[in-house]
Amino acid sequence: MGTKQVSGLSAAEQADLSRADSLAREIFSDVANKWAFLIIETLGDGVLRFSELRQQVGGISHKMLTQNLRMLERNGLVERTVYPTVPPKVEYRLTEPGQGLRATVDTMCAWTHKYITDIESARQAFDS
Amino acid sequence: MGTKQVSGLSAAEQADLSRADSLAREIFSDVANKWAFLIIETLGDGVLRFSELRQQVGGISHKMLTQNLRMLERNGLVERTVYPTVPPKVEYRLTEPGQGLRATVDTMCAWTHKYITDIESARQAFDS
DNA sequence: CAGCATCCCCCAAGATACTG
DNA sequence: CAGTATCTTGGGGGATGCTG
Repeated sequence: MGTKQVSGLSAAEQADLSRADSLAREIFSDVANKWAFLIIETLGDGVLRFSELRQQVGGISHKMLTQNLRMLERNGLVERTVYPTVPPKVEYRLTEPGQGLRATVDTMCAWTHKYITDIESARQAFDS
Repeated sequence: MGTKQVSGLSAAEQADLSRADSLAREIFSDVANKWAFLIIETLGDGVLRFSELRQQVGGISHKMLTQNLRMLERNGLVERTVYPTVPPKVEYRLTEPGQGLRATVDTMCAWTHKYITDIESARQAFDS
């Protein structure tokens, strides 16, 4: 992920690499944020409407949820289905890439559970 | 991770759960950010000085790096070693919990590589 | 109900400079 | 070299109101 130089490649290949690298970085910047993670975790393998999602994520503003959903949709991680009824109904679900990322988020959740007591005591030690 | 109610527990157990839950959330808020991830990935299983780290992460300001390192140290994910020489020398390395999280970040990097072309085309489709 | 636009405020984060 | 403090600004993010 870092901007390391790989030798034995043509200039074009180097360029491709650094382009892929900067794209990877962009993706990181988009996706590696707490709301995205919480949304992905909340969606799981289910289907939720905007308001359900908002409620289940908890503590997220209308605007932030919209922004993050757009971002996730743009990156092809969530699929948005609009039912042209009145009142409107919009459903969100994870795509296959989204499910892939969900696996990562799951491991992070597992990690949190595993180390939560360590972290808590580390914090107490640090805060004194 | 969500704030789901679990029945069959005493009030105290419920309280413990929600306390653990809010702590987990705090940890998420701290750690699920792009700089933290990039720092963890950059550190890997090595040992780096402040300035080396800054250079290798790339694009991070002095201040942001300091803040994130303090945060990671507070949560017990990185260990900070100060050599009382002049000029000072400070080394950072991941702790065991930090290595655990690094595994997660690694899977995210793998995920990025796997889906980078899908994401790129999803973006192009979306942006038109 | 979901989304967008507008307004507005405050804090995140950069720049700079000083200490040990 | 690493860290802290101060100052300043842009934009993140909340609140509100309007539309389909």
